[in-house]
Amino acid sequence: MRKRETVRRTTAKEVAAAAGVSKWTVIRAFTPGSSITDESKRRVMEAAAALNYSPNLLARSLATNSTRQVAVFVDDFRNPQKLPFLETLTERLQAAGLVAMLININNHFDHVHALLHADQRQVDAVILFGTAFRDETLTDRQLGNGMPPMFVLARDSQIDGVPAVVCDAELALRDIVDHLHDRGYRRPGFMSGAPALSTALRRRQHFTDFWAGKGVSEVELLSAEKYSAEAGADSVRQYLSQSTPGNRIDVLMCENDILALGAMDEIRGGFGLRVPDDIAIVGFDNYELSGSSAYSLTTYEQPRHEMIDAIIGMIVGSIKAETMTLPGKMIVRKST
Amino acid sequence: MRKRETVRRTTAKEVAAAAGVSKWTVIRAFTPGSSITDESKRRVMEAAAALNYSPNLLARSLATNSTRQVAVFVDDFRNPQKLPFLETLTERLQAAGLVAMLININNHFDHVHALLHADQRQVDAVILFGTAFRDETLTDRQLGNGMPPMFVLARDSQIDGVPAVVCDAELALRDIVDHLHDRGYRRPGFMSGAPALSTALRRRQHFTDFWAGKGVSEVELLSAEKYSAEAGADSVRQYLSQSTPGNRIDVLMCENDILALGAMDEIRGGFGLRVPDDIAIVGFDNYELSGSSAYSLTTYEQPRHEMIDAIIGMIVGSIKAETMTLPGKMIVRKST
DNA sequence: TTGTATGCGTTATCAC
DNA sequence: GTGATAACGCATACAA
Repeated sequence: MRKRETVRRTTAKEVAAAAGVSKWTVIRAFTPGSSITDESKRRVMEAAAALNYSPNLLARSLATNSTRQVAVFVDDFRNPQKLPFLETLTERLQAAGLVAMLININNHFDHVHALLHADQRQVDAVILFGTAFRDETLTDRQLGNGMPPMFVLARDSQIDGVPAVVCDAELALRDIVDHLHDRGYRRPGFMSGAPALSTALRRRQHFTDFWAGKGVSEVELLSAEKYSAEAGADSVRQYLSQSTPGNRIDVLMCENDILALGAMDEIRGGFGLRVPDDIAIVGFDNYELSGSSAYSLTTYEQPRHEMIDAIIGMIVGSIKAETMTLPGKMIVRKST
Repeated sequence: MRKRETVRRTTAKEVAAAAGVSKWTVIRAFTPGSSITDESKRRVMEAAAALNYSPNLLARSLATNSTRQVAVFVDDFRNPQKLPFLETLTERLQAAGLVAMLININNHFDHVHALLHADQRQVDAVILFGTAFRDETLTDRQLGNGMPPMFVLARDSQIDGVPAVVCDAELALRDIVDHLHDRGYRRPGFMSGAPALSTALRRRQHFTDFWAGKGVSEVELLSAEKYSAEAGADSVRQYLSQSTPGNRIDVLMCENDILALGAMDEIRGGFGLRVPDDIAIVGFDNYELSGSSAYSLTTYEQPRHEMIDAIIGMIVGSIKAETMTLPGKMIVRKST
């Protein structure tokens, strides 16, 4: 690793010498609300500008015991939904004077290593963005003492005392089922992705429950194993090829948009069926492509901004740090 | 902002007391390659484990003047291509013992602010990932002295002395045009997105040049203004509705996959034309969806891993820091 | 091999 | 309002 710089950054001490004051006065000039005369401040700022000085945040962090850095753990970069979340997250963090350390959780750098590393870096908080983490591998001491506070974004928390901010799945599925029922659909199907995810299981459960509440007890279950357009297409192909036109589902809800897009392609291209006339489709997450005229997919949008504002509020302490469930909104398009 | 911790982290000093050595011996135990007896090291490590000690990277950074943090500037989160790049980038950085600070460049936090901030944070390097930055706004002193070394990823560098790592556009377009010519296409069209991007202009220029080299001097130019499926669809719709079937293009190259997917949808769904029989399509970047059976889009893949390895090599100093142009590879599918 | 002194650049706290 | 002292936790250089 190369040395960071050939030329040293100017320090408060040097500015002090140039301005003819002590270095503490320089610090005061750069500390909002501290007691200093306008004249002193002016002279300091002049010297600082001339010497191109700016405070060293590293040294500040060491002294204040606050880095204003937040570690963001991500383990699935295949979900396009991550991108708009990262955009909003970084934007709002920066607006709050914080900065995101993006940590890739993978086989070589798992949650435990990442958490230990984040702790060594003295981050102010850790956001588990869509990643699962059970604390079995960490001792109580490791989790409790000195560890940065953790928050879970867009997924359930599996650890006591670790708050999560999630989209209200019950409300979402109720809205969706209501909408489908209003449209006259009565033979629903549900395509799930990874079966191990609790958020996934919850969506499916609510879907079947709400249909049951409307007197529809049979929900066809399709399974796509993983979240990709290909998997969605495969899953629906398998279903359609072993079902007869007479008793097919009339609407298919997919666990997320990428499955829905793949399924829609296959239904139209592979089987020559019409959407929504033969089979209606609903997704979840509202990807950018879902709104294009070719798909026009009815879907559900998570309250991204609200979720992120909430989690940042917990981090900075402006709102209470406890699990929150926020309502999203339906996006009705032509696929239903 | 809440105080970071209620319980202080244990320090080298405390471990030293517990192990019955001086704190410098503790440091040595945690410094690979330093001279220390096995016995001392064992005792230190034992005490460290008991007290749950790990070195404070913040203090280390202040002392060594190296944070092992790299700022990654991103300004366009709408391009799905960013996600796999971020995945590989974070993975490889972490493998090199570095960590990524993700900086969102937007109206409120522009390049100048971000660079100043990164400098204050003492990052070891700055990666401009797909963002444009001209140095007109910074004085020479600001850019030269003490600033962290900058590198441009997946875009041209517009600053002298700032190396860029890019996909070889000339080679790519040559391969593409060769392929299309081999397939028998002779009436090519090119759809561009944002006209201001130099990478964009370059692709178009090479495309027309290579066709000219094959005796095809006319290339139909479509313009999509921005990079979205919708824009791609709009652009091709406008073209098709004001052209007659007789003298239409027989192949359309789009500047990236998202344009191509939108265009393909419109060509098939909106006009009932067949791909590739009526019009063939080529994209660029190989998005995940492009490989699905519904699209099967011929495209070109940037050498992501090689590009990222190169830029990290420059950062850690294992390879010379100078602009590199790396060859990608064609992905031929059914759309041509 | 080990201990000591000093420095990294800032903030917190006190005396003036 | 300003200057001085101590502290943050670790690394470097030197002496033992």
